[in-house]
Amino acid sequence: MQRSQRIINAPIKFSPSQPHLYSQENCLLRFEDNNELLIVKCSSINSIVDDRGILGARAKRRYAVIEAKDEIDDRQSDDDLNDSDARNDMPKQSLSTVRKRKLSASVVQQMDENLDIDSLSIESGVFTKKRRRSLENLMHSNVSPNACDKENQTLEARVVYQTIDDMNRIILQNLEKKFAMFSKKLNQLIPNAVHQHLDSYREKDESFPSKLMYEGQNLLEIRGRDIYDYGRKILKTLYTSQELGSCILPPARNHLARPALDPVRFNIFHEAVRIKYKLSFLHYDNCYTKLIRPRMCDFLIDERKRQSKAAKQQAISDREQDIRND
DNA sequence: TTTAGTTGACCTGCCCTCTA
DNA sequence: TAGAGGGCAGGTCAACTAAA
Repeated sequence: MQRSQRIINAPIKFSPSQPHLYSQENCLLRFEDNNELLIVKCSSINSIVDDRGILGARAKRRYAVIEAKDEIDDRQSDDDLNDSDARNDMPKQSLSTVRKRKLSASVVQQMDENLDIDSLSIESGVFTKKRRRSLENLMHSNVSPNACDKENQTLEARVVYQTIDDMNRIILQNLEKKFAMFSKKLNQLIPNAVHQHLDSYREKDESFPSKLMYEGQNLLEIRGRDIYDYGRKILKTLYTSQELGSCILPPARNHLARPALDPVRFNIFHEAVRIKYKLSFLHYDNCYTKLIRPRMCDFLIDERKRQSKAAKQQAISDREQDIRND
């Protein structure tokens, strides 16, 4: 079959100097597949038939009903927003020109559940002021002299106001959540960064011995990349791997199944760390509790995991050896 | 030089117990 | 009874190493 040559339309390239090439209209869409509500530029819609728009292509194609459409001049500066209402521009197409569809309270509820915060945030900066003013225009325009229509418009505008407020609330909640997480992270980082130098746990003019002997070894000569690494190495020096794999940090507690590490040797651990990093006797307890203990606790737990893993692997290899011998 | 596997340290969330 | 503190399991990440 011979086909006629395909007509290829050159793509229209966007240029900031030619903003008129693209529509500045915004649409409130409700997706048919999941009732999701979304505000997009009309230029983002592939095609519009009556009050329905098609977005995406092929497998990702989605159909949406255009709930509302209005014109926002994004080039307008924020200063203009403060101008009197007398200078308000009229939207090209009012709400009444699109299919009348009352947004019920349940729709607003759905907004809470389905709203895509990222897509909203794209325009969040101008969203409230501009749209609110645009909607004010709708309410005060003479597009529909009919009282009933006017009432419907007012109702729709109220619902949209409510929707916008809900959107803002959701965005704020999301930001607050993010900020709380950030604060938590910061609180974790600050002690690490500040106390890495350990200066706050030191006192001037406090002298420290140059040796701390344990079974003929000067513990102060052991090197670690930081206080935690040094602490782990000291524990490995003072205790056997079996002790490290079966005990918890002192003090022992009745409700805990595992016994605590030998407290006498643990005092040597304290002294080694304190002297090595020249920590004040007065502040050491605080330093140990806040910084060192959590790391050493994790170290013991991980040591337990490692030993358990090694035991399992040993058992497997033993079994394989037995099978080979048989 | 790149890649895959290993290892140790750390993070997170859950559960349990204690205490004010 | 709520909050704090601790143990623990599961997961992630980065550093290291050996093989291709």
